[in-house]
Amino acid sequence: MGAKRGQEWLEYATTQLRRAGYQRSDARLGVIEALAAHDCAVTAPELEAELRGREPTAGRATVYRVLEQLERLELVHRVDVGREISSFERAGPGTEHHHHIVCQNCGRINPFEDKGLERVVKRVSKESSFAISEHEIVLRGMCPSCSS
Amino acid sequence: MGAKRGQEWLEYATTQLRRAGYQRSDARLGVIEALAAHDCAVTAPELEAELRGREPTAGRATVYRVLEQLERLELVHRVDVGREISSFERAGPGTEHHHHIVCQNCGRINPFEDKGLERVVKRVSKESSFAISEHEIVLRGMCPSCSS
DNA sequence: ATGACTGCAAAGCCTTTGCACGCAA
DNA sequence: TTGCGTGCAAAGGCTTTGCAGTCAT
Repeated sequence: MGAKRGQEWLEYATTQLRRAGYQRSDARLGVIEALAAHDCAVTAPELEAELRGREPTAGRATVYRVLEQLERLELVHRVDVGREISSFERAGPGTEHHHHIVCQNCGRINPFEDKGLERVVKRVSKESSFAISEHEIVLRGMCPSCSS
Repeated sequence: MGAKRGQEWLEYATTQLRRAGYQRSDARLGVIEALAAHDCAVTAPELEAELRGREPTAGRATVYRVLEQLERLELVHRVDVGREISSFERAGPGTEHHHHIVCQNCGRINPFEDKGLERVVKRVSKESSFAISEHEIVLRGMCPSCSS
C-alpha cells in the first residue's frame, strides 16, 4: 500500500519535473525512487546512504539539489522533526506557553497562542499511544511587510 | 513588561539551579541574563554573539552547556523553528497530509493526522496577520516500547 | 584541597558551493 | 553543439568534546 502510493507519486513527480523543464537523468531518478519508498520523514543523509552503491545512484550534492527542486514544485515537504540548530526560550515562571509563525521571506518570528488549539492538541496527545510530554507548532508564511 | 517577566524568570532560574546543586558562576549568570532579555526564540549562536565582550561573558561551549542544564531543569524549552537538518517527505498525489510524534528516547517517528486539529490550525492561520501557507506540528514523548 | 566550571581549539555533522566534466536534447 | 546536470572536494555553520587551567565551596 505504501509502495503503491509511492509509485503513484513517482509517476506524478516525474511528469511534473518534465513539465517544469527539467531534463531526464539517472541521478535524479535515483533520488525520486528512494523517496517513493518512504511514506514518512527521511533526511538527506539517509537518502544519500541508501543510494550509495545503488543503481541508479546519486551523489550528496545531487541529493540536496533534487530535494530542493522537488520542494519548489511542492512534490516534497520539508519537516523539521529533529532537535538540532534549535532556538531556545524561557520556560516556567514569568513565561507563557506559545507557538510560532515564521516568515518564509525575512525569517521574522512571531509568537502566538490559542486556547482552542491547545485543547485539541491535548486531546490528540491523549488519543495517541505515546506518552506525550511536549508539542511544538510552527506556521509558515509571509509576514505583513513581506507581503506588500 | 517583557523585561519584568524576564526578571521574574531570572530569579526563579537562579534559585532552581542552586537547588539543583549547581555552583554560582559568572559565565552561567551571563547566559541567564541574556536569556532573560528575550521573550521568544533565540539560538545559541545569537546568545554567544550577544555575550561577546560583555560582562559577565561566556564562551561558546559554556552557552551550549548552560542551555542544556536549563533545559534539563525545564527552565528553557527547545524550539526547532529553523529550516535546517530537515527531513523530507513526499507531497501531492499518493500522499496524505499528516504530522509527527517523535519518541524522545529512541527517535522513532510516528505519523498521525486529525481533522479537528487541521480545522483549528486553519482558523488560527486565518486569524493571524501573516499569509500562512504551511504548518507543522510535532508532538514529543515516549513511545510504547520505551515506556515499558 | 577538591571538584565543579570554563575557554579554547579541534572535530564531527549537515548543508551549500565552485568547478570541471559528462550527458540530454 | 549547447547548456543543464553531476560528482568531488572544500568551505561554512552549528554543536559537541577533550583538555588544561580556574574558581567556588
